[in-house]
Amino acid sequence: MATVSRILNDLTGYSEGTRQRVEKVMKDLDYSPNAIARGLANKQTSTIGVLLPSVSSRFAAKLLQGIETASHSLKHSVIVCNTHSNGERTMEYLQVLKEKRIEGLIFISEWLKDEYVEVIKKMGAPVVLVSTMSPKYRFPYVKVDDKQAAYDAVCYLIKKGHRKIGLISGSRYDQIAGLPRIEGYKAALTEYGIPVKEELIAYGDFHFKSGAAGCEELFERDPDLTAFFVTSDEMAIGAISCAYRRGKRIPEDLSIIGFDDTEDAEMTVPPLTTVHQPVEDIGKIAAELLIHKRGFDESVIMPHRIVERETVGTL
Amino acid sequence: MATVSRILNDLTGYSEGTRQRVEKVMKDLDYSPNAIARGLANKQTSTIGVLLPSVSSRFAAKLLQGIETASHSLKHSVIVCNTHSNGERTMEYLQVLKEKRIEGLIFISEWLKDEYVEVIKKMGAPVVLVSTMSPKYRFPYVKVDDKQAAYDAVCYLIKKGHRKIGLISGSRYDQIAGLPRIEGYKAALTEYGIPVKEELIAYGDFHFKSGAAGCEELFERDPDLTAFFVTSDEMAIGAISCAYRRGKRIPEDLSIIGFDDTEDAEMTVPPLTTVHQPVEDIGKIAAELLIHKRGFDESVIMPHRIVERETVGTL
DNA sequence: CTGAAAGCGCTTACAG
DNA sequence: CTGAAAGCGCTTACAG
Repeated sequence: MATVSRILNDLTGYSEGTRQRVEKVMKDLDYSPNAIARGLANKQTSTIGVLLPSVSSRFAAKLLQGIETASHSLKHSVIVCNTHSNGERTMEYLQVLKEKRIEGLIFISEWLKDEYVEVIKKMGAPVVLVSTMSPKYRFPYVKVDDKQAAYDAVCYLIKKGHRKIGLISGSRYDQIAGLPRIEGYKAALTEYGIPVKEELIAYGDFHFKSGAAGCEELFERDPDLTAFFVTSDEMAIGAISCAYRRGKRIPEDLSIIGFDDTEDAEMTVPPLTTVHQPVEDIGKIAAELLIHKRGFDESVIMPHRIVERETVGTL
Repeated sequence: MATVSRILNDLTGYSEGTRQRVEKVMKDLDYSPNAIARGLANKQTSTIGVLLPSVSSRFAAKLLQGIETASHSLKHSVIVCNTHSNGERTMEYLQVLKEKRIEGLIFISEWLKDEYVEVIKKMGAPVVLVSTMSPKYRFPYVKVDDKQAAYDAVCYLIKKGHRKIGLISGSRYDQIAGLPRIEGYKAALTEYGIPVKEELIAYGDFHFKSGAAGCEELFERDPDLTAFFVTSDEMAIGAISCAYRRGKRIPEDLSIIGFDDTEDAEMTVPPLTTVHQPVEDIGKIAAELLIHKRGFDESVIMPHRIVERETVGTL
């Protein structure tokens, strides 16, 4: 029994002869190790949990792809939990993951509530935050510098000669992907001596429809806008649709720069200029951090860059 | 011990008094049941596995969303496995899932190879095929009628007055989403007495670039084409981009009908007319079938329908 | 190098 | 209604 276990786990302490004999018998009996029993005995499950608000956006799907690929290389399985941004569901999932004794948790894009942290701490598993962070709890995170990225995007527009720049943003109450990008937008305008006008900011939810609505809204308020910074590609696509309906040509009449650089960005007409986030790598690195348990304060700020395609014109 | 177990599992056989006492102690000790131990004892893991070629397409992500949501309602967790359409990886995953004693397997969009089935049978867990099927192995499947759906799409085009209809298809060697849709296309043309020309068929891989390339290819071969049936939304978006580069207006100069009706379809300019598959429901139903283990031959053909938006014009 | 023993934390008959 | 016992299939000291 013990010897077989050693052989199975590639340890030392057995002769070549018995190894062969054991392996033959395993073949003959079509033996398959039971990971559950092993898990109970040595308290390892080789599985991690991923909590995300929605799996169906391209951004989330790409993140998951990176996480899953890296985890698999490191011999871990991943359980996905689609919280729908719902606190109760999140708590349920956390409970299940705790009972299933996962060895690590990746928490994506949401605000980390106190009640979550309570369970997480009891769970005892390490956590990595992705595309979010918590000022209160010092869990390691992997994300881009949202404020800087937004700042860069708007500077890019300004350098192309734009002065009347609208912002289509996520919620201003979103401390992570909302507020910081708004701040970056304002900082860039201020830097160039352009007055910040609150009425040139529209608030959406990062999805298509709200992008189109935001665009309508801003044009109602100021038909002379020449450029938009839109804080997600999906909303940017909404803005493109809106521009098209209004008969505005892109980039001749209106310039648009997005955020994320998911596959959507290459698929628009014309192709979308946008701020690139290395989404798949973010997922990979988060999984590696988690599984290697490098401990606290191992946060990593991922590099962003502007990918120039065809939606921004020079004024 | 046994009584506590009964209480935890909501069985009968204990007095109200002891129940309260036990629950109080559980609170005080901050007790958390160990699902691994339970799994070992009663041979249940309450988790299923999902094998899919890629998680990052909108189609796959939506499917996964449906699967995950239904599974969660039925108290099951889902482990995702991203095979990258790679046979070796698939075998690895199958092995891991077997060792982890999953209670069911959802196999998506790929051809079911003999070697997979060998492991699956040993695994002993039920299987449901999604967006695929196997003529050789009678596993239950959930999908639309691909041939009929393609037939309907092309008939729609014909009824709008089109006669010169190109096809941008998946691989002709793809027995599931490739060939049947090609057959549907041919059947519709034949039905209306339109000669089938092989040179009006381009072969892609369901993704954006191959859609654009297919469009270029077909226009080289016949500049007079007035309509395309494109067997995925993503390829249809590629065709839209190609048309735009060639200065063709949609739908005035060129009509396009896609396939899938993922969220992409609403986001194009102009919005894409396409064949709708109830993707999320397909995922939900597959999970429900699997978890309820309704046994063999419980396959379900999901309804498709044409969603009219703005990319098809009348001739 | 090899195997007997205890233990991982539960559940399921079984006896009381 | 309650609890002792065996067992789920492994791993980890420990003794030989």
